Amino acid sequence: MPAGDGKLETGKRFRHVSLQETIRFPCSCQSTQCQLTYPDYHMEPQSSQYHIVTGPVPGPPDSSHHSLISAPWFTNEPVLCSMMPQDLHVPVAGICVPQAMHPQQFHEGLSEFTSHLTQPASSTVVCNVSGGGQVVLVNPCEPEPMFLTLKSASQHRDNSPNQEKDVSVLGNPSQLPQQQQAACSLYESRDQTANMQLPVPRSQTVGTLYETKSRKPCHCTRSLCLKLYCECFAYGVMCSNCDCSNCHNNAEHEMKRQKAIESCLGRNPDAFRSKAAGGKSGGVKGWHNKGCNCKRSGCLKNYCECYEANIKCTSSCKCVGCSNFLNSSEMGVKEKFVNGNKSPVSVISPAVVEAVCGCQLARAKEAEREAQSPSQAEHMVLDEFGHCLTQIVVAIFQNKAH
DNA sequence: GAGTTTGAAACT
DNA sequence: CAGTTTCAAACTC
Repeated sequence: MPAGDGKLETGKRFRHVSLQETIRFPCSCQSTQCQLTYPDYHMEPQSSQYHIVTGPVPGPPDSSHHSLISAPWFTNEPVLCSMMPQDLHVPVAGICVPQAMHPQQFHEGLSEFTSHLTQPASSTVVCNVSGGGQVVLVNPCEPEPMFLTLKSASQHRDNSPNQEKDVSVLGNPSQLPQQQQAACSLYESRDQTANMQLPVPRSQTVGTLYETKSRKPCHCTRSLCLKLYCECFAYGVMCSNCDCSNCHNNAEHEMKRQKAIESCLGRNPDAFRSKAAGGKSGGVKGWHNKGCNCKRSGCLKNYCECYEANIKCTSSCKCVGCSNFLNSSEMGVKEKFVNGNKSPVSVISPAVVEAVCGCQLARAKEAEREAQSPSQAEHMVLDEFGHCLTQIVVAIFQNKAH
């Protein structure tokens, strides 16, 4: 939604919750409940888990709401999405709810929501309640949500000893005025050494990235930091406090940088998207969009992108001698199944459900991106579901065979 | 810290 | 698309 049109971009709130607090939401299948992750989000090494809650969020008293529902498969009902800590860079665009809600209603709803959470509410819900950079900070310990500008929110965060310092922003930062973007420390990484510059606007297709991952300084010497060899560049950020030489990944060489970005996107339109979906929540933690090609590391060293992202290798990988497939807990599940103590359904672990839902969501977003008709989008999602189901069935039979 | 190994990215 | 080269991070000593 364009900023500054006087309407609110509402409907997104999130908080940190513990690993065990995965909240389920009604999936499109209607008959079951699914957990959902967002495969396009980026990794943040953190132990907690985020949930995005789409639903009515009160704006300032003088504001109005309007619908941002951008795809027919999204629901107006509040949706709790299990979201991996690694996954935050930008929320699902356009999930929003049209009607306004009285602040008291909101607070009651929030209380109900937080009452289901076991973790003490030291964390903060951050809502982008307008495209113009206004946010609401909601600490369930506090009686009222606090409406702030991004800048003041940042100050509030910094001054609040009880709050985590890793507040992130919901809402598309590229929609904010440039000054606010520059001034907004909410966009900064937890790792203060990492500068989280704004990505190239979506029109230049890097824009879905909004990296919050801690990032080490790069040491590039020959790539000018303008190739994907450079981690900073690959993350969509400019180099800062790096040990690179002859760096062109900075504002000084913005033209070259843009050309390099275009070049990368020309080779691979998804070059700046996260390769990993899912997260470090235990068990199977996600999947690598492309898969690794390791040959000698057994996928058990950080050379392996899957291993490094703390995710398991999948059929997408072309690795040789892979040992990065089952951990002990999943072995336990497998053994129970093989021993006949559990039904085959037990292999459909929460992680698998997460992965399936993630795939479906990815397809939905793809359909949205391609401006497909609702029926076509539905078809694509169902098609993906069928594909996932096939893989699950194959896995079940493979387990039986062992 | 220097040298080696590794696999992704880039190139042909 | 496959093979090769380049590159920088991960790793070892």
